[in-house]
Amino acid sequence: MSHKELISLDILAQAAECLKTIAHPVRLRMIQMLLKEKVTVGEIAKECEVLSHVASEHLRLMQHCGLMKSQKEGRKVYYQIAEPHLASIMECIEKRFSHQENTEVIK
Amino acid sequence: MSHKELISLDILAQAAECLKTIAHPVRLRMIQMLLKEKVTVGEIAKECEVLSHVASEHLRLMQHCGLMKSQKEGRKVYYQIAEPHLASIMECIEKRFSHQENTEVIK
DNA sequence: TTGATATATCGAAAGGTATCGATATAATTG
DNA sequence: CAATTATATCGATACCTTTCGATATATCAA
Repeated sequence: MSHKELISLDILAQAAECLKTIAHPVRLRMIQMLLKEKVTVGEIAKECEVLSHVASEHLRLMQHCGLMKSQKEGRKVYYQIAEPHLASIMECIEKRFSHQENTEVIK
Repeated sequence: MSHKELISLDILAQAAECLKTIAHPVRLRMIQMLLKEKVTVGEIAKECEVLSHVASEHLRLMQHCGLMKSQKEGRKVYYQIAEPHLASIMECIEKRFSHQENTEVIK
């Protein structure tokens, strides 16, 4: 088999890091929200049904690997998407999964 | 913020499972190979620079969550992609990462 | 049948991730 | 200033994943 077009394992390791980071139900929902608008930690927490300190930790993780950026306004912190490619990945996920709400789990 | 278009957390949990499964450098390379052609465990192992019993385990994981299927021929086992959406996800990853071979890690 | 090859499974060790309560900091309000 | 609100950090626990060596099974070849 030809070697040519395969991405190097180093680069794939970076990609895997990012994928691992988004591979969490709450973080996926955060991404979905943030693709639409800039939102505060509190709003995100409420929408994702977690405590705000838990939301804060998820957001920190995603910021750490370059997916998000934040911006402080008073005592609120707004997060927004920093990695534009997240939009197309999210589209893939929506295409694959959103048509089958309430279907049995794949496992 | 409007609730309407957000995917349910249940569905996102399924999506997260699949993403977690592909979020590994070796498994990403396997997917890249298998998107081009049907290949044996041995060939995959060699190309991914792992022992074949390790390759076998990665492939089992991916098969388990519906991403792959396998087909025995003599003592060889051919694997192939079972989830067509993998192609478009891989395209997203390639778009994001393959232009920057040999750049510093994002971490 | 014996030995070699291809793949798969198991169990242990090491490391990573998720979650939670407690606590901390910083901004705002009264 | 004291109390409240918004966010972040820390440390512990539980759980999950990765990796590896050992072993198993199945097929083929001599």
